[in-house]
Amino acid sequence: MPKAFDPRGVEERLYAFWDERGSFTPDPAKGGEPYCIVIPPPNVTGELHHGHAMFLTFQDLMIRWRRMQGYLTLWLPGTDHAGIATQNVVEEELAKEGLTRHDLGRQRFVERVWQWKEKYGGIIAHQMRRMGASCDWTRERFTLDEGLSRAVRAAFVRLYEKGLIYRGTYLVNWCPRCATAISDLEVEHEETDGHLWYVRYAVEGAPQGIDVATTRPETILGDTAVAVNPHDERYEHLVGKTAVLPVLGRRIPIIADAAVDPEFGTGAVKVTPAHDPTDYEIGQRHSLPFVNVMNADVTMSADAGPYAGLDRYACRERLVRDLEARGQLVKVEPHRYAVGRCSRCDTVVEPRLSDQWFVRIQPLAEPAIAVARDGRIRFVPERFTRVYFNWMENIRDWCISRQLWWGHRIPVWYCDACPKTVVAVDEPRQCPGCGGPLRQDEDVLDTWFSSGLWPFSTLGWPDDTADLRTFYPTTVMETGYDILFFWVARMIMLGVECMGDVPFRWVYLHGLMRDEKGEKMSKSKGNVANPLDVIERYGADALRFTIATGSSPGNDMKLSQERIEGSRNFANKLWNAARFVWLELERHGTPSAPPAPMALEDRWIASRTSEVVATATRLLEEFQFGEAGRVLYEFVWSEFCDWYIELAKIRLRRGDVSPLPLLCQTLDTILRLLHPYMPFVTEEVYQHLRERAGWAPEALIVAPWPAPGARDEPAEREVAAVIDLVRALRNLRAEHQVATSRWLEVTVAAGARRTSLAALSGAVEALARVRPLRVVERLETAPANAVPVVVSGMEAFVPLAELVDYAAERERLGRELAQVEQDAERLRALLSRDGFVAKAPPPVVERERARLAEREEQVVKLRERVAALG
RNA sequence: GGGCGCUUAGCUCAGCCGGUUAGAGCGCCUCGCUUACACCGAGGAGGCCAGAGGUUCGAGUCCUCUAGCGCCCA
Repeated sequence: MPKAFDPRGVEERLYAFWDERGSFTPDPAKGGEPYCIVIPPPNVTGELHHGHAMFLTFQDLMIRWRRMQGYLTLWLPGTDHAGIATQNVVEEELAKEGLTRHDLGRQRFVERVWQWKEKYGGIIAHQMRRMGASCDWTRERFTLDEGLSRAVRAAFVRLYEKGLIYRGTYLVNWCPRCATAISDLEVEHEETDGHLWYVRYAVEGAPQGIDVATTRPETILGDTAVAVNPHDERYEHLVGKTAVLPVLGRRIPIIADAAVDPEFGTGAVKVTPAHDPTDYEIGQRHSLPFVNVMNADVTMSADAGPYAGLDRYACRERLVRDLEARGQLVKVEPHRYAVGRCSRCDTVVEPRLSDQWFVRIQPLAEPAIAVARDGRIRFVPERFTRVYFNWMENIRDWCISRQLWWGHRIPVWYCDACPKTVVAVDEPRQCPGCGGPLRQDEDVLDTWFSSGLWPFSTLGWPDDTADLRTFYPTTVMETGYDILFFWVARMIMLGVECMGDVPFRWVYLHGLMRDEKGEKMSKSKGNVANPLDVIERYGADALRFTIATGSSPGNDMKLSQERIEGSRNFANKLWNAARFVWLELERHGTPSAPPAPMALEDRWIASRTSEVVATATRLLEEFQFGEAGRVLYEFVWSEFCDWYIELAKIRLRRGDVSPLPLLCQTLDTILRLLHPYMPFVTEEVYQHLRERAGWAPEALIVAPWPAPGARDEPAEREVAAVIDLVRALRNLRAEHQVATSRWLEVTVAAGARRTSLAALSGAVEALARVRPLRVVERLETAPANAVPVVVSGMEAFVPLAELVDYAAERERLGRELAQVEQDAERLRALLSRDGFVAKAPPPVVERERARLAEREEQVVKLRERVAALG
């Protein structure tokens, strides 16, 4: 084994090793309870970034851990066609060639997007492999695969036939740049500085007219009423009269509607049912005409009269000028208001009346709320349950049609010869009514419609497949909280509807990945890093460990280089601990079983290992990946490396091979525990040692997860005391600047610890550079000219006569004494406080009593020492 | 307007059901190239847990309010 772990080359070799031996594919013959995660399919828009690295880390962690636990484990990979987003990136690419999608036509454009998909789908799969993702590539899916497309059509037909999908002319969010409708969720609201224009409308029979305020004057052209609040006395006399639209001269009624806020502007508003959601509802309530004054490209339509053909903002300017010229512009005020922008391209969205397909959401939302309420689906962290309810309870119908070319074509055909509409899974040849030719709906479905079916469409639905029967409901949905509504909620609704059961039992939501400055990573900010760069420099294990231990559930994380370096160092530490064992095995051969009785330090590490196995397993079960990882880090570095290996060396150096069994056994357990976090370095180490150490499983990836053994509390206590003694002696040495090269003679009055200290006297000698160490039960008189050290029920005397400043020593012990006395005092107060002994749980009281006894003993000893000094 | 989160060491963050003297990494200070590791070892300094009330035998942890920052929904 080389002196340092170099992940380059190693990782790809190991990934191929696992892949080739079929470790990623569940084998039903082996049995085991199913455990399934379907991947949140990355968009094929481009390469993966660190946000993807985050979910790959957590999912692979769960999968590897459960696989080792013996579950029938499936992690199903795949990618998402990401309609608008992918269409946009390909259009941008075409633009570089001076082309638009219309130049190519639908068919050739779609072919072009498929090429893009092939390219990026491949890059993504490669990136996932480099991350170590142990997903089952034999089951890889893409949302536009034939099977998944059929699932989309089947779901559509099913919902349509149940009356849960309908088509109609409604006001939708329209992105003029993407030239498509988008759902409410795809609109981002942003506070913007704008203006409030006050415009005077003439009123027949009321010479003063009526003033209305608007943030979008161009929509005046589509007004079909003026409305006031029914309780607004200022305007009571005008209700029922007729106003005259400026410029166009259209006669429109003045109506009263409760939706009008009397506080806003003048209290009178213009009503444009075809261009504003609130006005739309007012329009319906009052049966107003809907006048659409804009085209799809947000130029003004023929209904805009003299403004026809102008862009919406050009029209706004021109109209305002014209109003001013006619004296109908009363005033303009600065005004902050929320403007909706397309989440994909940032263009200001226009509410637009158009023919679209919708999902009637209420009947789907109710059961989806129920499954979260009765605990059939549980969220981690739990607080997201409320967020989920809050959204689900206020949900509105979902616009699912998109005027795009890239996506699932809506499975609806219209007859040219008769009014017949055919909704079918398989393409009909001719009109079943009249036999005439059919024409398929031009639109495609919202990407999230197909994503919503992902947990079962990937398993074979609508067919009744073995996978579907085995793995549905899946076990955990692991994804970012930012797509709770977009995706998680829709999977739940569609899963419950189509499958009659929840799509997953747990929803684990991780936070968002931010850059070192804490900013959200986004392409437009240019702060998206490619995980491969980090992997090249530090290894995939370092990236994974950093992500896993640097975050906590549901909270955002910053990825810092220092932390990645730290993780890289940890991988190297593990490597070198293993290298030590490897060298010793080379020297001494494969160990047999540990000798009985076991050495104290062996009992200690075995017990510590048991505790760590139990704790780490429990934390993983609670989705506390970060905590579990930190526990393992601490154990490996501070207990196994710093102490156990150092203790083992002492016996090994005098030719005693008895530590080898525990060295191997503990390392084996560590490798298994750490494998879900750092699959590469652990497997590489495992393979190096497997033969020499006599380990049975041929690969760590399939080695069983460790079960905790028994605790040995006396061993833990005794060794902890010896460690404290060594630390105290080292500390003394450092304080007195005694060179490491100088050996100290030390006498310890160890009391009850005499036996265990004697058993480890060689260790104390080596680790604290003591020669010789005399261990006695107690001393009648303290040795002269020696510095006393009081620790863990023991008194050590270090002859440092020529170095010692007795006054300083007295002061040091005095400070220590004061500290311990204060502590004892605190404990006495605690124990005598009303209610503590009565109300605190007995083990807690017991612990505090023991602690006090220990402090009191120490006080006695320290007093003696202070007295002895002078 | 409604809801949520955050505020803990110089920096970045952990701290699960309330239970010692609040932890880690990085950084800082002192030593040390000892045959696993300088991607290292030994020792050390460093905190009014945002503020104010409350519940409790006991609060960084639970409740209320306040302030600052951030996010989601309308």
